Amino acid sequence: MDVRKITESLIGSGIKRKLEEWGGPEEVSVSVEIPRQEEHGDFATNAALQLAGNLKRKPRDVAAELLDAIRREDTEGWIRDLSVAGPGFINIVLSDEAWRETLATALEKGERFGAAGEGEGESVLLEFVSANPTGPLHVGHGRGAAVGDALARILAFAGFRVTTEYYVNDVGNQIDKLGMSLHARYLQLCGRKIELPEDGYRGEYLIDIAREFREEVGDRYLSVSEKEAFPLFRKVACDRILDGIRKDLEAFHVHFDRWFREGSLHESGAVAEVLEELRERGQLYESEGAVYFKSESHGDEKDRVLVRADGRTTYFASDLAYHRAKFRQAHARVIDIWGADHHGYAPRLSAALRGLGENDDRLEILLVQFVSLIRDGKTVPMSTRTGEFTTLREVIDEVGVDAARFFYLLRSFHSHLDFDLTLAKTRSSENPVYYIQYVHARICSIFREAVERGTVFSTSPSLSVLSLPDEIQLMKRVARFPDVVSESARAREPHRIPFYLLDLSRQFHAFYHNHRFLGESNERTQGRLALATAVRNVVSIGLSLIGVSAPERM
RNA sequence: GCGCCUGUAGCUCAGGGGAUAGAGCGCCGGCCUCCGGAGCCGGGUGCGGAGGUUCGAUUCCUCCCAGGCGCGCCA
Repeated sequence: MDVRKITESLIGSGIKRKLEEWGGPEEVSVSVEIPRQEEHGDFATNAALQLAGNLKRKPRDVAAELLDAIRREDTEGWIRDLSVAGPGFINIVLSDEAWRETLATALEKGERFGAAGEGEGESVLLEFVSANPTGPLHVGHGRGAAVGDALARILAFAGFRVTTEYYVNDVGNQIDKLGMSLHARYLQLCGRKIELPEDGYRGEYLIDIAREFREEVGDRYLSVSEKEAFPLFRKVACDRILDGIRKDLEAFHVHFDRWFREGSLHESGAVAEVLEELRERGQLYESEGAVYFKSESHGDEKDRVLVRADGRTTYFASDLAYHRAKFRQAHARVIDIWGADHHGYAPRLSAALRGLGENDDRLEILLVQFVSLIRDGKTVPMSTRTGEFTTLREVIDEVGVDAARFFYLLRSFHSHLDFDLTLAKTRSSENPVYYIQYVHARICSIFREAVERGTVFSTSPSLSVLSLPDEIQLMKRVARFPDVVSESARAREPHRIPFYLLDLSRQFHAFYHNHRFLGESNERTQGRLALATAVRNVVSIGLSLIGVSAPERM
């Protein structure tokens, strides 16, 4: 039982019937939406407004006839009331029985309620975070992690086959610099008076790694030539930082199916291969010793270097090989989540894929905007110059995983985020994450109390006792959940889930205050407990979709 | 200069071609013999500006203004 589908189908067949009679257009685009104003019904359609122009008739007249047609389609009696309103909307009020049926469906489906088949088993490769292993994850990466992980969960729940991947940039200039920086730190600890390389990594974490490494190997590499020491230090730095990143993500309850190393593309010859293919396709040319890709002819601003004058390939070349590899796997969609600072990179990647003869429509790039930390009403300073970022770990330690993940998702990722640390760590009513979790804990508490009172739970409670407006109202919120999941998945917008949960929670808390679950007649208690079960399920599912726990006690 | 994102209530933000634009925070008042007060109820001045498309624009288009982020043979 899906109220939306039923409503859409009734309207659809009503329109079809009338169109046969009127001889109107074959295709019309009509919307069925939930009106903002409750008095405008459970659903409303603009069908008559859309058709009126074509038919050269008054919208309200069309609506009146359409209304009759829809009513005739409703042989099951799902519709309680139909009316023409405003300029020609048709407002639809469903019967209480329709909502009770939805509740029954929610109970029946349990943990799978809302798992619509939206994705139809389509395979999606979702890459996110992919921060360079040159330092610990900071608050910005945290947002990418929260968004990416939630999206993975939502897409999977909506029926997509999702694989998550972290792309590790373990080669290139930045990693070289990292290796040199660690080497310098090591020598400093050995008592050498040497400076960090220019543009080296100055963070404390490298000193820690150097110290740890020196404890293991002593001064063994003190007199080894830089050239010899370099590959080792590069690897040590990269491995240990990556290990820290893994642990941070684990602590943040973010899981990756695969960790894909950029280095493997060089080792396997994939980079050379993709260059060769572009050459064969006539997409390359040389200039001033460097090899360029003709990306401008595919819509990029200008042509881009793939092989430098010194013979080394660029990051772009690796990334091309990487995306070519992703495209060759049988994924219908390839989704990349990037920090907004990389947005200028998107056109050239798409251009390159087109240059390789791929359909770049399969590639979706989601750009997550920046994060500012706010503490006590003031922006927490972050310095790019000194590399002094607040780390993700610090945020987790300060506010906890649940609050951190929730706050990251409480804004559309298209917008800049002001992350209010003070509010996030408030363990009280002002904090929205507890407001939602409290619903879950409260319902669990009701059941504990019910057991305490010796309540015998009915396996198939009669729902017909639920007829109060507040009861129907709460059912309506529950019924909306599958729609929210579908929309969230389709739009790739995880934030819709927490917003929905807040709305549901408000309804529940208000209901709780106005009515009692226990102590009513046995029949009513059983019905109310069924309703509570459905709410608890939806809260539990919704929270799990954004990676937040649903505690039984708080 | 060019490109991407964003301008909605005091603050932080949802929403979105339609009928009276919402929430949280903050502020001011109420509510605990009763399933958990981490709760409930009440109180509101707002779509940056100018044009355009439309029966209808806060939503779409153009321009302008403001903020953020980019524009490397870095990644």
